[in-house]
Amino acid sequence: MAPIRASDWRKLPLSLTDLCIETTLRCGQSFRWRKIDDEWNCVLYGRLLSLKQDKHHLHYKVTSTNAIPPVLTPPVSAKGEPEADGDGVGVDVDDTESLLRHYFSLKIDLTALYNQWSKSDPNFRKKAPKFTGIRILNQDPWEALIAFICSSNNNISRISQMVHKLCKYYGPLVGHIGDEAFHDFPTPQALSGKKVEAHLRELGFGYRAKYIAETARLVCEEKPEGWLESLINPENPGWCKVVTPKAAEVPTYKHAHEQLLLLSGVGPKVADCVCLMGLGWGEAVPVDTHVWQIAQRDYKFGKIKSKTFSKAMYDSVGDHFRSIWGPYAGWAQSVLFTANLKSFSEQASAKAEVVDVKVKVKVEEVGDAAAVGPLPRTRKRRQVVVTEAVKIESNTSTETVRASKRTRKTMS
DNA sequence: CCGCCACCTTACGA
DNA sequence: ATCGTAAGGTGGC
Repeated sequence: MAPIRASDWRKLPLSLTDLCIETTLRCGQSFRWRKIDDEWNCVLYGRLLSLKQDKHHLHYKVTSTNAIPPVLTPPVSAKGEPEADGDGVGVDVDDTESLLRHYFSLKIDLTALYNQWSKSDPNFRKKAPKFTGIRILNQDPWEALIAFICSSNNNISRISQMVHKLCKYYGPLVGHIGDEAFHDFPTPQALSGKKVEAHLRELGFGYRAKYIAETARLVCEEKPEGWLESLINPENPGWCKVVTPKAAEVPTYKHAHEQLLLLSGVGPKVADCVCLMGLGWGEAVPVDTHVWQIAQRDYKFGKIKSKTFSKAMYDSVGDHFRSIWGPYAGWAQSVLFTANLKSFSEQASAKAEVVDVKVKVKVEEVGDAAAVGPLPRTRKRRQVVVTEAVKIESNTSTETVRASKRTRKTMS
C-alpha cells in the first residue's frame, strides 16, 4: 500500500481534567505507548499515532500507516473542521479524530462522573483531586485479552516488555520514530503458530506462554469469527464495525465475563480487565491485590485469614464498589487504583482519612434467577457475598460482622 | 465451595 | 551476598 505522507499535527480542544494522557497512558491500562521526546507514540488500528497535550488541546498526528482502508475515509460527520490542505481532493480529511474520540471515550463526560463519585464517596472526594483526567481506554479486545493474561502475578514494567516482544516478533511493522520500530499488536492467527509457546518461553514469558498460545488457538479454531467482538457492550460499540455472529444471547457484562472465564489463563480479574478496557463494560471492577488493599484500608473490608481471597470475596468487592459508584464503577476504580500506584505515589501525599462507611458482609445463596445464561457444562451452585454499606455516625469501630452462610442445592 | 500451593521471571530490600 | 518477597493471578487439588 502506498504510504501516505506524514501528516501535520492536528488538535482537539480538550482540558487536562477531561483527559490527562500522561496519567491515562501510564497507569497500566495499555502497555504499548512509548514516550519519546515528550510525545506519546503507539500503533492503533494499523497507524502510527503520536500524541502530545497542552493545557487546552490534545495534539495528534499519524506518521505512517498500514491501515486498510487508509486513513482517508472521511468520518461520518466530524464536528471538527476538516483542515483543508489545499489540494481540494478531500484526501486530507482523515478519520483519526474519530478514532481518538472512540479510543479515549470522549463522549463520556468525565467531570460529571468525578462529581457524582465525589458526592457519593468521601474517600474518592479526598483522593481524586490530584488524579483528574483519568479515563478508561477503549482498547482492542484481543489486545486487552492477551495483555492482561500477561499481567498475572507480574509487574507493569515486565508486562510492558512482554507486550512489546509480542508486537516485535509477531505483529506487523508499521513505521519508525527515530530508530525505534513500531509494530501493531499481533492477530490471533499470528499467535496460533506451533512454536509460539516455546518461543515465548525463551523470551521470558514464563508460564504465561502456554496461556497465550492456548487462548490464541482457541479463539482461532474453536470460536466463530467475531466471537470476542460479540461480547462488546452494544452501547459502546467498537470503532471498526465488525460483523458479529448472530448474538446467541443478549450481550451483558455478566455474560461477557462468564465467556472470558472459559479461556486459558483468564480468571475473574483478567476477565474484568478485558470487560472494562476492551469490551466497554464500565461496571466491570477488576479486583487485584491493589484494589483489595484499597477495599480493606479505605472501605473497611475485613481482614481475612487466608492468603488469597475467594471468588465470593472477589464478587463482594466489585458489588460494593458498584453500589457506591454506579454503572461506571470501573472508571472510578481506576482513579483510586492509579492514586495507589507506587509510580504515582509522589502525587499522593495525602493520608487516608477515616471514612464513615462500614461494610457489613454476609454470605448468601443466589438462586438460578440471578444466574445469567445457560452454562451447559459448568452448571453449578453459586455463592456470593452480599455487601451492604451502612452509614455510621461517628463510629470508627472496625468490628467485623460475622459471616453467616447457608447453602442450598440449585441443581435441576 | 474454600483454602493451599505451584507456577516463570525480575527487581528490590534485609 | 543470598534469600525472601512481591509483582495488577490462575489452575489444580
